[in-house]
Amino acid sequence: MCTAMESAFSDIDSSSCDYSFPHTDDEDSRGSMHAASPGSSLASPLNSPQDAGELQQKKKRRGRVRSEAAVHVVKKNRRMKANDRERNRMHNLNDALDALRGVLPAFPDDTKLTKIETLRFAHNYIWALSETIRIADQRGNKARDSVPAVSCMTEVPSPGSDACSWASSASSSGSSPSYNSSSPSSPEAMDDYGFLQADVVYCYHSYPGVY
DNA sequence: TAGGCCATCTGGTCCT
DNA sequence: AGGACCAGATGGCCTA
Repeated sequence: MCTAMESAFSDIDSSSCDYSFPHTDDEDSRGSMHAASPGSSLASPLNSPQDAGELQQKKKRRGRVRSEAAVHVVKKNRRMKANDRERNRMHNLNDALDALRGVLPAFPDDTKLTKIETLRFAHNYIWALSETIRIADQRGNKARDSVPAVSCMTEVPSPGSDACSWASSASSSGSSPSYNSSSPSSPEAMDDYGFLQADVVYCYHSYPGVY
């Protein structure tokens, strides 16, 4: 049996990678043959009148076995092609996840977010940024109305910038990597969710989110 | 060693 | 018919 990596990176070639099925179609065909002729050989030994017919049936069976073996090969090839497509599909999905990780703010350490963490983090990050914009707009309107401006944020954290650093995990998974280490450049507002900038933290905490 | 994460295989279902 | 998508199963690797 091929290892996962072998089958992942080797050419789909049945000669180099034997896809052994625990229960093959050949076995099925053989089984159905037996079922189709219950007790044909053991219970009733072939004698005279039916011998010719039995012989013909045997020939038919042999021919049928071959054709089903061919069908099995076709199925096997189709399965391998489907596996290949599925592999590529998952690789594309992982590439997209990597791209998403790339635009998310970087963590202090090089810990790679897991898939679920990436999705949750992205979800929360988008929400927090949109909240930041909303609050900034509100305060901007108030400022225009006379009140001295209190900036929502000194700057909106850009993806990957040091303007914001991150703590904790975006998921509730107990085994998730811990991002609690605080960045020297931004010691003040580390929270359980990872947003540093005060307003973003506010936004984040006020988010009635699922996660 | 148990548990988490991941890649892959697989069969089913839906769509074109 | 064939491809895309999905979810379950499985086995490997890593970490606490």
